[in-house]
Amino acid sequence: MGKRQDIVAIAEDLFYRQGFGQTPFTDLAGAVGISRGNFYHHFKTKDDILAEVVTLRLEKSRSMIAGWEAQSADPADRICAYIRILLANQELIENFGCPLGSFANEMAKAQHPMTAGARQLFDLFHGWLAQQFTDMAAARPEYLAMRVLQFSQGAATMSNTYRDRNFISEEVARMCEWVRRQDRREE
Amino acid sequence: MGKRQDIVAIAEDLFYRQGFGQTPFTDLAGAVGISRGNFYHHFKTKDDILAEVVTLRLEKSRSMIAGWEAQSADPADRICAYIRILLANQELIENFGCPLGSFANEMAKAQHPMTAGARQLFDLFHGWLAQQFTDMAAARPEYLAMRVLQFSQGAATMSNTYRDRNFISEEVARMCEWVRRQDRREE
DNA sequence: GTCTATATGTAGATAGAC
DNA sequence: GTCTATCTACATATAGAC
Repeated sequence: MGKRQDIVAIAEDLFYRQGFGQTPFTDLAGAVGISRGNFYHHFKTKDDILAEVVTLRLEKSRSMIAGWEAQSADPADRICAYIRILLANQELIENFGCPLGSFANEMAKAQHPMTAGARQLFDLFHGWLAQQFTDMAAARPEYLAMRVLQFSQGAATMSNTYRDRNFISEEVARMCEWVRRQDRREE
Repeated sequence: MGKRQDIVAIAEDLFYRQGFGQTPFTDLAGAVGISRGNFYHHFKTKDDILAEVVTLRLEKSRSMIAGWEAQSADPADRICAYIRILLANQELIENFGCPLGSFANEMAKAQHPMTAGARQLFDLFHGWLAQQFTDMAAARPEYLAMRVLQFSQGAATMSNTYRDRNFISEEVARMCEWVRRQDRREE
């Protein structure tokens, strides 16, 4: 019945909401519905769970990207789909921040080896965004991809701090327009 | 000799570098040079230390603001001074992120009462930035202040994740130019 | 696979000697 | 004011019964 996958799926959610360091096995056990001791039948250490959580997030991120690619062939539309995560996941971001940014920061502060995994997640989106800008014939696609990441991280922190939905909506619209202005193709 | 203040000063630094929840008394004790048990002569609980740390940060922030005001009478210059924290504290931000944003996120995830204190810190800068934009006769000063906070939060996260100093320098310069373009005074 | 019991370490906090 | 010793709770992790 894939209990191991259940554990990883629930850990992904709890690590996001509470932070890795602030999520004891007790919480995981309660959510999964098994005893604490039983975790060690599936995983050797807590860090091993974290490693699989990062793998799961990478897979989920690739799925999201595949979804945006299936939904539109226009690179600007695709980038806007990424930006609109801020609206699609608004309540989660208000309560817990951006899963990428907050995780990367926790790993950095803990000087945890998974800092590299957090960066992989950023790289995945950065590479894909840069490809979309390349397809738009935009100048400096990698720089523009950084700009989009920077924007979404800043907006997520503002959302987490102020929960001002009017502001976020305006910013999402503004950024999507900005993306379209980068288009240098003959249309 | 103000040992109480020493504790708060060191706690402020360690809470920033490691996070509040990941900083045990052992670490504080080692850094201050007293024993663990002795903390309770000065503070009743760990949360009491955190409360004073937030107070200290508010004081330090007011001092920074006073410094920028003393250094220039031009509101655009002053806002740029704020933005240049990204360069002045570059190494710290690369290693530990923005003290405001990362603290606010940790408090939010822990559903800690000090979430309000974290927001106070943001409010302090937001109010001051909005005043500068007002002095520039800019349209929508509070919105523009949010834009500056959003930018600095995004840039700090990018700095923390990628440590790309060329990117951060370019962004600081770009944002300062943007600030000056908001000036609607007859000059 | 799952459990209980337990080992081991460490967290925050207290008591009382000096 | 500072210390050591200690308390209670809880963390990760292990061992071994079922």
